Amino acid sequence: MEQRRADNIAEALEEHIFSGSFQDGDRLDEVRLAEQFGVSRTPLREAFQRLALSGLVELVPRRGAFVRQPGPIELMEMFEVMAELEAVCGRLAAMRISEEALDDLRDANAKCQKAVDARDTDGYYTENERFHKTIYRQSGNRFLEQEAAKLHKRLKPFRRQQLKFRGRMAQSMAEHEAIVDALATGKPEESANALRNHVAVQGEKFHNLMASLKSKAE
Amino acid sequence: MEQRRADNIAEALEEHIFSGSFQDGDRLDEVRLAEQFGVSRTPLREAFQRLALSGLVELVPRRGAFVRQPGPIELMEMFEVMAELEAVCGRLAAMRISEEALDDLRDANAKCQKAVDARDTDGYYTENERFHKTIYRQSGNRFLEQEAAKLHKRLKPFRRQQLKFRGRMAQSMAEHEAIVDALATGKPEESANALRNHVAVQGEKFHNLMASLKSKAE
DNA sequence: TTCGAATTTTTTGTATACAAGATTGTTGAC
DNA sequence: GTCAACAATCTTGTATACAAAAAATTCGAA
Repeated sequence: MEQRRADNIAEALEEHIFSGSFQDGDRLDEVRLAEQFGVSRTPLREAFQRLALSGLVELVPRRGAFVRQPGPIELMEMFEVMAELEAVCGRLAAMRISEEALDDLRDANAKCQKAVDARDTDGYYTENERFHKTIYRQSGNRFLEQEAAKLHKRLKPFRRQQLKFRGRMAQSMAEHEAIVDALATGKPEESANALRNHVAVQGEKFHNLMASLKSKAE
Repeated sequence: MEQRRADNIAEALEEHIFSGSFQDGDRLDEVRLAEQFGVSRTPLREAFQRLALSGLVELVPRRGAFVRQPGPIELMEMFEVMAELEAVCGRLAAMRISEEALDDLRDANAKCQKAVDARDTDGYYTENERFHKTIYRQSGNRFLEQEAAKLHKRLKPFRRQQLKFRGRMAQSMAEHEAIVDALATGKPEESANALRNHVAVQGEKFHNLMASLKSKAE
């Protein structure tokens, strides 16, 4: 990990936090990280400021930067907001979506199905992402699209975990079909509800996962 | 404007951008600003990183920092998202709100009314903010609360402008009453719709304002 | 004059230096 | 042995220095 530019450092640190290399509460040592990245403290500190605003890191004055991993409650809250944002995207998209975008959604779904058959979790995830981002875009509201994509990215590592739940991929597929139907027939409320439930169930699955981990720990 | 700490610099710059001291596209001169703030370039550049992430400033590599004022379209989009976020807060709050918080809302409304009678725009705005933030809080979702507050703050300068529309304060008051009623009787969808329309109308008023400014310019 | 290449001047990005606050370790009193 | 006060060490926050890129300017040719 040598000689990276300041622009990339924030991203690299973000990766590390997402991947779980850093635990919640860990202090990010400026000099140690500067050595690892092969840069001085200056660009590192600039990266910290960015991470602080997106909530991945807490900057305590005169104390340093500490990583902030969201706890179970915060994660549930984030999934709830994600569900609502997707619902809004769906409601708006139902009125504004193009035929071309509908074809994109069907294509993504077909490739998702293939991935399910091949037990290809990574492939499924890639196409699933394309599916959702297409809907964000078709809301016709660029600001909404960006906010949705931002939260989607933030939740990525946690959604990925719960995709491994037994039968979840197949169920998710069926929900995708229903979503496309609602969008294709231009039904705003139906689209919104289908998307809200689709995402909310991820939050619930995650809740179950948490509960099972907790009971194992006891 | 001398001897400020790095923590405050971002906030100070934000104020300047919000207040319109900086035009869209203006370059933020590091040395000039450093002089004005009485600090070196280092803390200033750290502030830029923060502003960049919240979208107030665009950081072009090797070129500098440029202020990004949202245009009419982006503003409409932001108002649309704000309306939806408030609607969600209302829907959740209708199920979770406490008696104490309902009293807070009624109190804020009463003070709002006084401000309307006294033609006190600033006073109205202060209580109006308390009203809305109480609802965010009562959604019971801290993450949602923070996101709503963030966007609320961002839209503050633009909402303020359109509050001066003839009769808008009185109309807004009536809407507030309806919102409290819906929340007090625990009706989620009614609360959501009342809040969505309340905020959406602000977006429309803003649209009118833009249109009138444009026609004057031509 | 006008255009363009070369040179000078700015300006950014990063490293280093240094002062002030925070942390840790040590010593001594009880 | 415990605790507190002091000292030494480490860390952060900021200023300054310097290299490299971008912008401005100069100068010469058509």
